[in-house]
Amino acid sequence: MNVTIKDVAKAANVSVATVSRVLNGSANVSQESAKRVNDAIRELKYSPNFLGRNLRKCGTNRILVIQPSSEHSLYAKIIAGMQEEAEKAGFDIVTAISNGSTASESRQLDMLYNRTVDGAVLLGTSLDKDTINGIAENFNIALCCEGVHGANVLTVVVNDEAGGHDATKALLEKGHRRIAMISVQGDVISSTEREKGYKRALSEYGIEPREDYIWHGDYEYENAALAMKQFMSLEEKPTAVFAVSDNLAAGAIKQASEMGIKVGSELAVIGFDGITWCERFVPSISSVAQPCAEMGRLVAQKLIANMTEDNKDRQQYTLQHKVVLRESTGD
Amino acid sequence: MNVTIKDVAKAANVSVATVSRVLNGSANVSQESAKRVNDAIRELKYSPNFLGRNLRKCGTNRILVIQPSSEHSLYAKIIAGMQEEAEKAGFDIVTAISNGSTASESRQLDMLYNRTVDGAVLLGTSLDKDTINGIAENFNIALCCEGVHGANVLTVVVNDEAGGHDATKALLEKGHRRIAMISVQGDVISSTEREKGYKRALSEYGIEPREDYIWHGDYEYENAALAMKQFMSLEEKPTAVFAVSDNLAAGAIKQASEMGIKVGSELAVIGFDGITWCERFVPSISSVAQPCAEMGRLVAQKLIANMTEDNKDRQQYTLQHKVVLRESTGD
DNA sequence: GTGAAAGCGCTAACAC
DNA sequence: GTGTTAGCGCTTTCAC
Repeated sequence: MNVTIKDVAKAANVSVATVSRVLNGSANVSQESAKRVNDAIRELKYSPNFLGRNLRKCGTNRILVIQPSSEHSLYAKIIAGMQEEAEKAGFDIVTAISNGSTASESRQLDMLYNRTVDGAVLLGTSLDKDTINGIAENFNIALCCEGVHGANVLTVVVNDEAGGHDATKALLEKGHRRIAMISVQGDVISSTEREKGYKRALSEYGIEPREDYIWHGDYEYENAALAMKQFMSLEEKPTAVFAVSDNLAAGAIKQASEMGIKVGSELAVIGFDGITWCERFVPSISSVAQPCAEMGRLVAQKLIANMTEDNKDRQQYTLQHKVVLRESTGD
Repeated sequence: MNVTIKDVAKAANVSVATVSRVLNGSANVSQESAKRVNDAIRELKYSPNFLGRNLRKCGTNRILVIQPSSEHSLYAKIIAGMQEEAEKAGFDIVTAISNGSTASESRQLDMLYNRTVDGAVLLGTSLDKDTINGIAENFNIALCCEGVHGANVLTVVVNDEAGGHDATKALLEKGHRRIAMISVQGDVISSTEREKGYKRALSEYGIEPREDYIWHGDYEYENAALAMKQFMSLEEKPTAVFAVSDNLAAGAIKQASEMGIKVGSELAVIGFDGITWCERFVPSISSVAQPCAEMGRLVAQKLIANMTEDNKDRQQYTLQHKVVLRESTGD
């Protein structure tokens, strides 16, 4: 199976240039030659070697997506959107998992430096702004899902502040006044923004945010149990919880059920992201859904455009979230 | 950022051959030259262009994994295992999503034909045995998770028959005698094997399998609800359900809860796969866990070995599953 | 220990 | 419309 363009040329009795022209759909080939070439290709089971093509073209038509985890359906949905858009432009998407480690993420980015891919999309990156800006000087990259302060690159996110606000407001409108929040530690923009929105919604209802109603942990599912234990040990227990992710919301519900608290009637819980398991969970989980497919399509489209543009689009695009109420916030 | 090996050679005042030797860790380079080269590399921020290297080496050190869906944590865990093993051998893993479509899967396999990757692992393929055997004549591929009858390629699976048997036996040992099964339609080996195991376990307890206790649908989560409705409309309702996947088990539990049936006490449910959400679900879901990481490591290791071997290993490896009982089967 | 040079498979500029 | 040829960046003989 080492048939090359030369073999095809010989079999079709034309030059390699003509074969290449047929391969690339050039108009300047006679019907006859084209037919002979195509016959030879079929007969020899020829498939062009992209190693040669890519080297010559200095490009791969391939985009790398680095995701912290592959178990998160949020990312899966975004990647599906990217794939849809990339396909139209003749690009392939390849994915790599960073496990949230900066070292691993840097290593994956080697694919950019060594020309294995033409560009990269970072989902929830752990790189800092200087690193990102440095890369962006020479390569086409984009951030999706999670922005980075001071990073001057193409970014596609939702308005996290507004999402946090709307989630909290939904709980307020259901009559809740003691609303806790499960947030995450550190300088994670999405999370701090959602927290800002939470506080803004509370203040709109004249409620002073209480520090003991805000838990700062990590993104791990297990963390939500700790948060719930703390909340439920308080004198004035919250009647509703806004979790910064659906995974954490699920963890909170799980812990509540173990404490014998009925979620939906005795306690309202709302998450963020809109992952598949929201609908599957018992009870189904209310959530602020991100427009994943749309985010994926947009970031792919803009990134691919940047590859042929001289002045790069380094805008931040903010797409519209949607509050979806399900059983976990009651009727 | 278009610095090539030539630039480095010039800067270090050596030939490109010497730079290449340093790059590839050849012994035949003097300490002095090596130092000068490494300095130049650092100074010029040189990164070798893999397009050139791969073309020359006729290889990419890259393995493609095609998965039907990226939302399935079973696959995610397997891929993580592959990544671990591949890294040791200096290989990268790239993934592509087929959405379960044969056409899409075929298109993804172009990466094999056009030399973008050196080999491929198919997770739950939808290709038939002839196609697979045809590909295997010229390329290094492996099946994982799901075998194909008559496919003579490297395969890593669990013993599905034994798994189905053990799941059913666990229910029998808990005293259940009316055990239903949610299976899938068509010629899916894993599913038909699990069904065989289910029937064997029943017969060991002198129980005749009932056709109205076996549902054949598709893999979609929603399908489990239909199955449950059917089961619960029967005169003699089952007291336990074995679902062929954890997703279906979750769907069954969800439907049960909507029917007001308490899973764990009134109805036992066990799934298959051992996905992350088993533990998170309310109630947590009993399951036949597949040794995902181990499966991934093994398939990667054997596939990489095949790339350098002349006589390919086309064995089927069967790894050990593990029954994990949780809340959904009661105490 | 080092360099010159061939060539991996392909595309595209150029000549006809 | 078609063929000839240079060259993409790299590795690896081969000669010294």
